[in-house]
Amino acid sequence: MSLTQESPEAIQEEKQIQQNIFDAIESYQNIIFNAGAGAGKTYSLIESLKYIINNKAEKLAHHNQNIICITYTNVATNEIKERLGNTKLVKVSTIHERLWDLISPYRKQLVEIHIEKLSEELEIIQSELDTEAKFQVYRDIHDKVTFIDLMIESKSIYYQNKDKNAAGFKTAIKDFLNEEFHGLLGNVSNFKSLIGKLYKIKNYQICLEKIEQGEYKQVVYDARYNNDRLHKMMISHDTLLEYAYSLIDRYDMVKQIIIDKYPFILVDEYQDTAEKVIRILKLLDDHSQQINHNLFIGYFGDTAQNIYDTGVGKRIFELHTGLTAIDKRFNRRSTNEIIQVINTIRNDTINQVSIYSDADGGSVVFYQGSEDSIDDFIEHYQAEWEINQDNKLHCLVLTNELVAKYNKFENIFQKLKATPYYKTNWNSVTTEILSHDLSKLGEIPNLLYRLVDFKQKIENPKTPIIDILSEKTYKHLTFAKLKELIVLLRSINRSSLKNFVESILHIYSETEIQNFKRVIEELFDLEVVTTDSPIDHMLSRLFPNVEDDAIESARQTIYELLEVDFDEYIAWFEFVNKIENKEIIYHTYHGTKGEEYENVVIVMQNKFGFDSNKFPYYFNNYSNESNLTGDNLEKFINTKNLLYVSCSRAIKNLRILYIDEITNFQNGIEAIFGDIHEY
DNA sequence: ACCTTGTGAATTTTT
DNA sequence: TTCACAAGGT
Repeated sequence: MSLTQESPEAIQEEKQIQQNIFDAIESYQNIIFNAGAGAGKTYSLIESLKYIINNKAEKLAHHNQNIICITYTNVATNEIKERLGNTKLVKVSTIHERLWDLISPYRKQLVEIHIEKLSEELEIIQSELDTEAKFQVYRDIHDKVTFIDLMIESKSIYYQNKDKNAAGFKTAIKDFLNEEFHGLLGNVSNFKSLIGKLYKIKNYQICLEKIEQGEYKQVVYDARYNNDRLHKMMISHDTLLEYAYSLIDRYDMVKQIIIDKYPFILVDEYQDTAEKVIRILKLLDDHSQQINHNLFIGYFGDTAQNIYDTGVGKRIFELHTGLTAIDKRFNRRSTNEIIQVINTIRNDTINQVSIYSDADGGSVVFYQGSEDSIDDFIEHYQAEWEINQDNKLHCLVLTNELVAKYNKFENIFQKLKATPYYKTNWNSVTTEILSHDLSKLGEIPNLLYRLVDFKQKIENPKTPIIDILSEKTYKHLTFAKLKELIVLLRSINRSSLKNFVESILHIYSETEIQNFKRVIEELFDLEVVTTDSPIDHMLSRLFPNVEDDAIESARQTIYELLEVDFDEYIAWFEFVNKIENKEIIYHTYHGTKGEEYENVVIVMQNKFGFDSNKFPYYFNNYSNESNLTGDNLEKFINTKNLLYVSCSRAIKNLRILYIDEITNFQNGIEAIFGDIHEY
C-alpha cells in the first residue's frame, strides 16, 4: 500500500499555507490561491469559509452581512454546500445566479442598459448589411421597403420552408416574392442570412417601441436558454455578465451596497470564470479602497486547469492587479510517478511534491499504436491491472461520439443525431442527449429517459409504488384499484421500447379508470393521448417541417430508434445518471475535470475538432513555449492544459495510447513521458 | 480555367 | 458557424 503515510513536515507546511490565507482574510488582503491538480484546493476553500464563519459570525450577523462563495458549475455549488454544512451566513451559488440576484432589483437601470444594447445591435446589423460582400445584391435593389414588408408578412411561410433544399426553398419563396426580387435568391444561404438580419431589425425596433410605450418594463435572465432573445426582453448567460458589468460600473451606489452587504467574496475555480466577472470584482475592489470599506476577495484555482477558452486563465494577473499569491505545492492524490509527469507537463513554478512519504509505486507508460489496437490495448490492461468492480479502469477519449460508442449506446446517439432537428441544431446534440443534468436533456431525449425509467421501475418488483406513480395519482386510488393497476402495468409488453409504448397506449384506450389514464398522460407529458399522439409528438419535434411524402419514412426512423436494443437504452440511462457499474468507464478528456481514478488509459490522436494537428503542435513546441505568441501560444496552452487535466486524474497507473504516427514530434513526447513503446 | 453555388462535416464544456 | 470540396455554369 502506498499513499497512506502523511509526512509530518509536509503537514506542518500545509498548515502554514492555510494560516497565510487566514492572515490575509484578517487583513482584508486579496489573494489568489494557486494549487495544482489533486492539491486539496476545495478543502482550502472550505477551511477559509469556516474560518470566516468561526471568527466573524457575530459581526456579520449584527450588520446583516453575508459571505459570497461563487462557483463555475451547479455541481460544484452542491459539493461545497454539502461539505460546508448548513449555514445562512454563506451564500454559495453559481456566478450567474449570484449576479442576477445582485442586479435584478435595479429594473429601471437594466432596461436602460437593454435599450443601449438593442441600439448597438441594430447598428452592428446595419453596418453588416452596408458592407459585407454577400449583401451586395440586397444593396442593389431599389425598393427595399416593399421587399422587407413582403418578407415580414410571409414570415411563417419562410420558416416552414427554411430547411428545404435550395431548389425547393427557391420555388417556395418565388411563390410569393415579386419577380423583381428574384435576383436575391441566387445564393440561398446568403438570402437566409439576409432575412435573418432583416427580421432581427424588425424585432428589435418593435421591442424598443414597446419599451417606449411602457408595455415592456423589465429584463429577465433565463438560465434555460443559451441564446439571448433580446426582443422579448430575455437575456442569456453572457449578456447577464455584460449587463451586470455595465450596471456595477455605472452606479457607485450599487457597488457600495454590494460591498457593504458582502464583505467576503470567495471564487472557486477562478481560471474558468469569464473575464467580465474578474472585471466586476476589480471594480468592487477599487471602489472599496476609494470609500475605505473593508472587502476581501479570494480567488481559488489553477491556471493550468483552464481548458475552456471562455475562462480567464492567466489573464487574471493583468486584469486584477494587487493580489497576493499563495501557492500550495503539495499533491494529495497521486503517486510520485504520476506527479513527476504532470509537473513536466505544466512546466511552471508549481512543482508538486506528494504530501505522503510513501508515494512511490505508480507507473506511467506511453505507447504508440493504431486505431485498430485500442480494444486490444484496453483488454490487455484490464487483465494486467486485475480490473473488477472495485478496481475500475477509466478510459479517456476525445469525443462524445466515442464515449457513446464505447459505453455501448452508439445507435441511440447516432439515430438521434441524424434527425433533421439535431442536424439543424448540431451544437445541441451533446447537451440534449448526453447531459448528466436531467433538466438539460432535450425534449425527446427526456421523453425517452422517462420511458426507460418507467419501464425499469415496473420491471423491478421492489420499486415502491410511490416511485412509479405521482402522489396525487395514487392518493385517489383504492387499494383494490391500485392492485389492479399494478397487475396491468406488469402485463405490459416490454420486449422493446416500441412494444412498450404500444402496449401502454393499448391500456390507455381500454381502461375506464381516469387515474390510470392520468398516469399515462403524465408519462408522455401530453394532455391528449391517442394511439398516434406520442409518435406524432416525436415526429413533430425530430422532423419539424417534414414534407407529406416523407412522413412515412420519418415515422419509420422513429420506430427504428425505439427498437434499438434495450440494453443500449439502459447503458444510456446509466450514463446520464452517472451510474458507473461497468468495469471500464469511458469519458471525454474534458468531462473528467475534478475527478480522480486509480487506473487511467488515455487514447490520444493528432486531430481534435477543426485542428488536425492539435497534439503534434503541443509536443513539437514543448521546449519552445517562450517563443510562441498570440493564437499560437493560446493553442499551445489549451492543449497543454487539456493534457495536464487528463493525466492528473490518475492516482496510480497511467497509460497513453497514441493512435497516429509520432516520428515528427517524438522528442517532445520523450521529454515528458520518457521512452515510447510500440504497441 | 476559373468562378459560383450547394452540400455536408466538424469539439469540448458551463452558465 | 466555418470550411472543404464537388457539381455545375460561363
